[in-house]
Amino acid sequence: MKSFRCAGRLRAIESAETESNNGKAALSSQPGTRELIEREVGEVFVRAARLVGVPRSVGDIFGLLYVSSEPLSMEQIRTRLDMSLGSASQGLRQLRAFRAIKVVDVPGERRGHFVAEPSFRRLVSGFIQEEIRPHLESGQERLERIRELVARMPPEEQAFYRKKVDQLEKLHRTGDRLLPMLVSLIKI
Amino acid sequence: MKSFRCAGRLRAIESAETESNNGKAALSSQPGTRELIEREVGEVFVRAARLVGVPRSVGDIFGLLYVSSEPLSMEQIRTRLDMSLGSASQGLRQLRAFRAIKVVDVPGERRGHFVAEPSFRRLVSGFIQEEIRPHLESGQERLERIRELVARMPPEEQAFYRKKVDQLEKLHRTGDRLLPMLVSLIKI
DNA sequence: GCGCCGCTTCATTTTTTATTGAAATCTTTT
DNA sequence: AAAAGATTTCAATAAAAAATGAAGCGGCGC
Repeated sequence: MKSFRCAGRLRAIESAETESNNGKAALSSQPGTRELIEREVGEVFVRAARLVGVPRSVGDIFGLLYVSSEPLSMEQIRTRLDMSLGSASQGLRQLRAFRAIKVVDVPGERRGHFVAEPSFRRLVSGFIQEEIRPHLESGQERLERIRELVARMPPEEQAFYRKKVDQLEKLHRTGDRLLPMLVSLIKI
Repeated sequence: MKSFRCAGRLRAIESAETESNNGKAALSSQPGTRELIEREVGEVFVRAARLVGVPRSVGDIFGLLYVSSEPLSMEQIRTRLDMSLGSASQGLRQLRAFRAIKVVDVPGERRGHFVAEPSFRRLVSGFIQEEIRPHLESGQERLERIRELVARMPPEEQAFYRKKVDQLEKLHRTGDRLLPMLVSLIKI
C-alpha cells in the first residue's frame, strides 16, 4: 500500500504507540489523542517550515521530535512519519545544519538518536546563520559590482543611480544589524 | 523565437533604450551600462524575493520599477522584462497587495503607470501584514485546538504537553511583538 | 450603444523543487 | 577482516509552483 497524505503526514498509529511509550500508554487515553496532538503540533511546524521556505518533511521531523518525550532514532522517525529513508536522512542533516536538533546517545542503543533543540532562540539563530547570512553576503558583493558599473555612467546620470545603490546598501546594513538584535530578543 | 533567461531576465535592449529615456540616452554611454545596472539591481530583488518566498517575476518587476526614473506602464514592464501578460498582471497585483508599488497617473497617457514605493519600511510592513500575519493568526487557532486535545489526556501526561504548547504560544507571541518592532527600526 | 483597448482570470504547459528507493559508503560488532 | 547494520548519496519520479496566452470583462471614447 502506497503512502498517502493530507494536511499533515498520517502516522502508523499502532506501531507509534508501542514504540514510543514503553507500552504503558497503549490503553491510558482515548485511542488517538496523543497521535492527534502530535499530528497537530507537527502541522504547526510544517506551516512554519513552509513560511520560511524549508521543505515540509523537515518541519515534520522537527515537530515530531519537539513533541516526543524521548530521543528518537532515524528509523523511528521514518516509520512514524511514513517517509522515505532519503527524506529522513536529508531532513535530519538539514536540521542538524542549523542546530535545530541534537544527537544524543541512548545507552544500549547502537544508532544515534535525536532530540529537538529546546531553545527556540538557538534554533532561530542557527537558521539565520545558515540560511539568511549567505544571502546577505552575496548581496553585498553584488552591490559592489553595481557601484563599479555606476561609476562608468555619464556623470549627470550617476547621481540618480548612486542614490538607489546607497539606499539598497543602507537597507542591507539594517538587516545586518537587526537580525542579531531580533535573535537576542527571543527569550525562549 | 522563444524567450530565454539566465541569472536574471534578459531584456530587449534596443526597445528599452528608446522607450525609457526619450531617446536622449541612446548614445550617451557605453552601449549597455544602464541595462547592466538595471539587470543587476533586478537580480538583487529577485534574490530577495526568493528568500522570502515570493515568485521571481515579482522581484523582477519591483527591481525594474525601483531603478526606473519614471513610472512604467504594464506593457513597458512586460516588454522590458520579456514576461507574459499573466505574469505581469499577477505580479503587479501582488506588489500592490502589499503596497510595494503605487499607481500614478501620467498626463497624456491613458493606462495606469506604476512606481516603486520609495520607503522600504512601508514595503516591509506591507509584506508582513499581508504574508506573515495570516500565518500567525491561523497558528494561534491551531494552538487553541491543541489545548483542547491536551485537556483530554490523562492528567499525569497533561503537564508534559501543556509545557510544550505553552512554549509554542510564547514563541508565537514573541513574533507578534517583534515584527512591528522590527519594522519600526527600519529607517529607510 | 458599439467597438476598442487594457487588464484580469484561468486552464494548460513548463519549470522547479521535493521525495523516493536502490546502490554506495561508512561503522560497528563479532 | 568479514559481515551486518546504519546512513548517505544520487538518479529517477512525483508533486508543487510559476509562467503562459487565449478567452472574458469592463471602462472609455466615439
